[in-house]
Order: sequence, then structure tokens, then C-alpha cells
Amino acid sequence: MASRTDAPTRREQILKEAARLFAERGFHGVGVDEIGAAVGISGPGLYRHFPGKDAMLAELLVGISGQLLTGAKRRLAESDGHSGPSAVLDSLIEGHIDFALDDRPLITLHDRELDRLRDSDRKLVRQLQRQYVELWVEVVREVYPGLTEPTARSAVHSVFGLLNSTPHLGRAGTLPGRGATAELLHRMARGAFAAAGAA
Amino acid sequence: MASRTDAPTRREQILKEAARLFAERGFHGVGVDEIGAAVGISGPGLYRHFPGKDAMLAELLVGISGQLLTGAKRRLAESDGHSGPSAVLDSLIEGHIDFALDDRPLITLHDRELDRLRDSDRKLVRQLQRQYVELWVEVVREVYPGLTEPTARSAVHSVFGLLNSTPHLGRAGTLPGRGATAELLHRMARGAFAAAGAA
DNA sequence: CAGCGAGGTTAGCGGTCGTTAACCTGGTGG
DNA sequence: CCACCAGGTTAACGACCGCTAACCTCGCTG
Repeated sequence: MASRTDAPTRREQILKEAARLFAERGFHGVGVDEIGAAVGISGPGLYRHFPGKDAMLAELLVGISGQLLTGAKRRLAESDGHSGPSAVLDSLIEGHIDFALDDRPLITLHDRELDRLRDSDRKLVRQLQRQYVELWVEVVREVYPGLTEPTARSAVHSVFGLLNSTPHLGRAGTLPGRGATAELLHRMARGAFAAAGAA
Repeated sequence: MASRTDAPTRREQILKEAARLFAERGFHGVGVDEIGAAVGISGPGLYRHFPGKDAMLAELLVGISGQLLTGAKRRLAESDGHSGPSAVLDSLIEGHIDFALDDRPLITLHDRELDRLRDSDRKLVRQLQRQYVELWVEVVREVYPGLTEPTARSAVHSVFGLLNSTPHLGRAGTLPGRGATAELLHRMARGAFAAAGAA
């Protein structure tokens, strides 16, 4: 695996540009020639790196779901015992916000193009997503024991909707800076959970 | 205009099915033959009702934006003077939730396929959306005067993300019933705004 | 009752798109 | 030094898709 300081491989370039284009115009709305052009090669040259257009989307979506889940598990393990469930929830929220702010195109794809996948890939992505959600649900129910499980799950999905709204927050620099935005989203997420928990 | 008790016209059938299909598989992922088949006619028969596939999407998106804005203006006018800004905000939230719960496919399309429109249509939809947002921003700032305008706008977009998460809340009947879901979303939206306003 | 328009049908055209085939080239290891 | 492979190229095929053309058939209406 390439470390963060390595120059991006051609393969990584392709994935990054494909993610941006898919997010902008939809999977079916982007041609392979455009993806190729975005990385300086043309059309069929992509097939030296991927077996097909579908495979790029699959790798992107599996990668997103896996990254989110892995990060959440790590945060859960790191603070286990050392801190209360409320701090763990804060950590989960922080991780999700980092992802939503740093990889907006991926966040967009994540809940938009899932149905374009082959059955096996879609099942894998769904499974990873479900694990991620269940992890949140458990933590949320520890913080707010009054919540039933279905209600907690609905609340978690809704907060994901809130956090994933970043692509709609002024693409350009009119928004109040990354730090302030992250803090605002964090407060709102906690406020939403608190209101859900006050049943 | 057809009253609610009239049988739906062929045109309305087409729009409804097109919205569902566009939401499920994306604008480019649906063929005109499928839309036709969904209403019992086949492919090119649609062109007796619409000049093209683009026109269906345009009418859907303009309709959504217009409906949301009109409803919000009506609610604002109805309770003007009779109630405080907090009650007006509740009314706006209630209206948005009704829409998100009753017309899930349209909510999905609303922030997903905007870029597929012709320039003029896209500008119109964007203008309607912007008016809708500004209307919310004004009300939110009345309820929470500490909020700056950019922060209030970000908060509004984020709450839209929260409310528009309905398509992710278990398509089938596993969710706790429409009324309970609406109430949960309402509480969470208020909680999110309150947390944003406690700067 | 003639005729006409609303609302269908099927056949097919033209363009686009994903993919494959065939070929080229520069660097690298034996 | 030569063979080879990674990573490109262009040409072209086949499928699909939006849309048009041409035609049909009812139900009204003058």
C-alpha cells in the first residue's frame, strides 16, 4: 500500500477523477473517454488498470464503506474504557465530518450510485454500511438509553443526512471556513441526537 | 387544475412513474420504453404528452421547487402576526416533513438530477430553491438572533439534509409508523437548530 | 354519417457509449 | 543487445437509446 507521501499512482488518479465526475454528472452520465481525458490518457487506456467502468464504481463504493467502518472501529477501540459513551459518540461524529468535508464526491456517490453495482458488490457495500450504522446505533443507545432500537436507527440515518449535506454547503469559499463548519455540524448532530433522546 | 378526487390524467401517471424510476436508477439509467411500460403504453407514445425525456425531468423539478416554495409562503402568510417566529418555524418544518414523507422519489430527484436540466430550467429551479432557503434563513434568524446569516444558511441546508433522509429510513414498514417518524424528525430538526443557535 | 383530432402503434434512423482488437513504444533485466 | 512487458494509441464493432416517421383507430361533433 502506498504511503501518504508517495506520488499518486495512475490507478489512484483515475479513481479520484472518476469519483469527481460520477458525483458531478452521475455514473451513466460520464463516459470512459471523459475519465481518461481527466487523467491525460484517452478512453480505452483505462482498461489497462480496470476491467471496466463498473469496476471503478465498485472499488470506490467498497472503499468508502470500508474506510468509514474501519475508522469507526478504530475510534471505538481507542477510546474503549478510557472515556464514556458520550465521548465515543463525539469521536464518531468527528470522524464522519472529516470524511464528509474532505471527500465530498465520495460522500455524494455513497448514497446515490449504489444501485448501479453488480449484485455481489452491492451486497458487500450494503453489509459494510449496515455494520457502520449498527455501530453508531449501539453507541447512541448507550448515550440515550431511552431510545428504542428502531428509533435510534432512524435517528442515526437522519444525522447521516445532516452530516452528508456538506456538498450543498456553498461549493466555493463563502462558507465560514472548514473548522467553523465542522464545529457547527458537530453541534447540530449532538443537538439532533439529544432531541431524539428526549422522548 | 385537477382536484384531488379526479382520476389521475395520463400525463400525471407518466410524471409519477417517471419520478419513481428516475429516483431508483437515475435519469440516464432509465429509458423511455421503461417509462412508457410503467403506465401501460410503449416508448414513443410518451411523445404525445411531452416533447422529450428532458421535459419530464424539468417539469418534475420545477414542480417540486415551486410546490415547496408556495407551501412555505402560504404557511408564512397564514401565521403572520397570529403566532411567534418559533411557531412559524415549526410550521415550515412540518410542511417539509410532509413533503419528504409523501413524495420520497421527488425529494430524491430534487438534489440529485438538477444538473441534467437545460440551462434555463436549471436556473429557474435554482432560483426557486434559493428563495425557499432564504425564507427559512429569515425565520431561523428570528428565532435564533445570535446566528450570522452564513451560519444560518449552513444550518438550514444541514437540516434539509436531515429531513430529506427519509428515503434511507427503511423503505418497508419496519419504521415506527408515519406519525412517529414525522414527530421524531421534527424534534431532531428543532434540536439541531437549537444547537446551532447556542453559539 | 363524415371527418378529424387525440392518443396510440411499430419500424427504423442516427448518435453515443462500453468494450475489444490490433498495434506501437520506451524502459528494464538477463 | 535483445526480448519483453507495462502502458499507451487508434479503429471499429455491437448494443442501446432518444426520437421521428408513418400509420392506425377510436370517440366526438358539425
